[in-house]
Amino acid sequence: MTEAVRPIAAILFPLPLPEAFDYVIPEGVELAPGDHVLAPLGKRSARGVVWAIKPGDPDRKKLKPVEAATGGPPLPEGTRRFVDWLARYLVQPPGIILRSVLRSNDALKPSPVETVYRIGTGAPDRMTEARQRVLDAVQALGEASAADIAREAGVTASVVKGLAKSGALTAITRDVDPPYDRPDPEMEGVELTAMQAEASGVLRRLVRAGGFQAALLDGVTGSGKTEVYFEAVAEVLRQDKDAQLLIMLPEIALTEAVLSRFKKRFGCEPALWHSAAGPKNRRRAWREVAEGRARIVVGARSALFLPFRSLRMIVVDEEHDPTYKQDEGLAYQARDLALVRAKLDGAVVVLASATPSLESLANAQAGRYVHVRLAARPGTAILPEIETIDLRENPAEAGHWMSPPLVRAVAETYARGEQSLLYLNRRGYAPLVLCRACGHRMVSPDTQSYLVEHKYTGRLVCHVTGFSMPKPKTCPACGAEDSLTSVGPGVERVAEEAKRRFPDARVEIYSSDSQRGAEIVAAMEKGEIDILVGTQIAAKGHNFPNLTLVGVIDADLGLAGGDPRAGERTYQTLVQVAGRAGRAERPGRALLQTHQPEHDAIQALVAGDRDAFLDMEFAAREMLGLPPFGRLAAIGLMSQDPANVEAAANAWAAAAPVTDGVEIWGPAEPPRAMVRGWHRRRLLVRADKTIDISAYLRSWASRVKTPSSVRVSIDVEPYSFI
DNA sequence: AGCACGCCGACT
DNA sequence: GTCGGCGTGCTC
Repeated sequence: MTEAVRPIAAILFPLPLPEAFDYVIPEGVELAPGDHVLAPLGKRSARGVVWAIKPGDPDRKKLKPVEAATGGPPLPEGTRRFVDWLARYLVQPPGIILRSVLRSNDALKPSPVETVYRIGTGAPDRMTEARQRVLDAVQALGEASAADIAREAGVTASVVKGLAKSGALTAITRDVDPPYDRPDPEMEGVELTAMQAEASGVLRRLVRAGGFQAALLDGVTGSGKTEVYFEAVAEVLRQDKDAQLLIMLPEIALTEAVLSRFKKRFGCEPALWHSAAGPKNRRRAWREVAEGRARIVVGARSALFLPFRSLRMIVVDEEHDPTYKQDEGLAYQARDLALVRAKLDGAVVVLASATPSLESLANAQAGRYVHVRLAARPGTAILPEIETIDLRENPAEAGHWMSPPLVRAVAETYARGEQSLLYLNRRGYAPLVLCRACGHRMVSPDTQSYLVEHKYTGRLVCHVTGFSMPKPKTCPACGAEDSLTSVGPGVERVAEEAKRRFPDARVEIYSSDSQRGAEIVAAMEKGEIDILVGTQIAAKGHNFPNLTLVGVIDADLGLAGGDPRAGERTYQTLVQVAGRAGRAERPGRALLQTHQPEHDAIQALVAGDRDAFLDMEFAAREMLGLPPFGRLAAIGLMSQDPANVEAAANAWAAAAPVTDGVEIWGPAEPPRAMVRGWHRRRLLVRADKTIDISAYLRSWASRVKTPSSVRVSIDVEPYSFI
């Protein structure tokens, strides 16, 4: 009699291994994909997830057997496909993605139980004062643990136990992780205006159509976006009694305010998922989601990795928010991944924002998303009051960058005790250094791009390749001494001017070179800075309530190249200032210094004409082949040893596959080239839309051998790329 | 990620 | 002589 060949399980471990490993399934063990197991790995035993079941193979006798099934809710198929898809897209080992999914360590163990007491049917054999206080306490508390009751009554727990024994109290054992209440779609909502009703009607029709659908809910602050998507949520709940929904919010927006609105509309609390939630809450949420009992999750970007069983809708609120982009560790853009997840699970996606990202607007315009617009409430401004300062009529003095009208505006703002932001998308001190004697321009040896002077470090730096050199005493072309002059402003130089003009004001620089970004943001929020001179990073989703003036030093920059996202950021900065102006008593004001106030993009900004402005932005990006018309990826390298990063960066550059439609930029010194002893280099990849940039990166990575002293990080679709 | 192996430096 | 530093490689 031949011995039956046991089937094989491919096990994926939450470790940086290249693939799932095969094990034989021992006699008497039944396994299915998604099950959690313990399996031997080298000398130890590791937790893993069954990824596939394969027929037994008599030739593979040496396979180790699976140790045990560990139980717990299995990982649903959609979640597993999401892991596989992401691993390919993000160019990571699948186990690294799995690790993000298995975030709640003890979610797989059965829920711990606790014993609680409530008033029982029996009567105590004897009544004492202590016993009476306990009964009163239980009366007040409802169900509570012995410890809580004892504390409330001012007695010890033994009194409680004694009452339970006599039947005056009943002990109940319950899970510490109870299921969430079922949301009720029929609770009374807020009365919708005609426009809101129409918008929610569009979304409800999408829900009824079923399957993957995407919509951009584009409505200004105060237009009632939340109420509108709540109705779509309600429709999903009505349609499918098992449906699960995810409402994503930027971490900082996960507040009591949102929850109370939710509670009002659906009569219960949602499952909450965010970084501040303790291990107990995480365990509860993870398990309830995996079991399919949690119907609605309200969470931050990492909620995307929860093991939903039947996900039917994802709402990405404030979809433009830059914090959806995670760049530490596993780098991903949660808004984009929401689309992927929804597609894999056949769910509806609703992206909501008052200031949608260019990417989403492009998708809406291309017809990939249904564009649902909610017009402004009368009197609501998207943009602050914007005026231009014509630099031809009001030039700044020689060697200065603030025109007289801007200086006056800053002075007035400062005098009122309010904050100003001088916005200039140029790091360093001066973007160009040239020789007064012969006109020679200092350029980078590789790219011939201008070297940027950094006065703080005393060096000339190429922002493209990372090349840097000390500023020379003599002109390398004609040999003239002390003839090299700094031309044009960077943030360092504008800050220098601001300090000179306002010696008593507190002036700070905020650019990606800033080592203490968080401190600067905190100081700005607390009003400890009067004038902030910043690059685009200053516009990155911060809320500065006392900021009432934005001076754009060079509004023409965004028009004439440089950072291709400059225009978008100028726009977002302005919108942000205005976002507060509507609410606070202090109206926001923006002044654009420009040489061409008649330019269409400037005119569009001044007129608050978003669509006209965006059309121009799209045209510029299309020309450069940048997102959303092309793809980008960044390869980051870092090491404690500067020579090692340098060598590794060169090895990567040399190994880059040459392909039509793909360009490699760098290696360059990224902003903050040295962080806490780690030296960093960066390579950028720009590819045409038709190129599978992940596949390109995979083949590239397979050609390079990076020493273990150098860490490599790959960021597909990085947010910042200058 | 662990865990072992291996090859050089200062200690009982 | 060996204890231990961490660089390199492997785990079905």
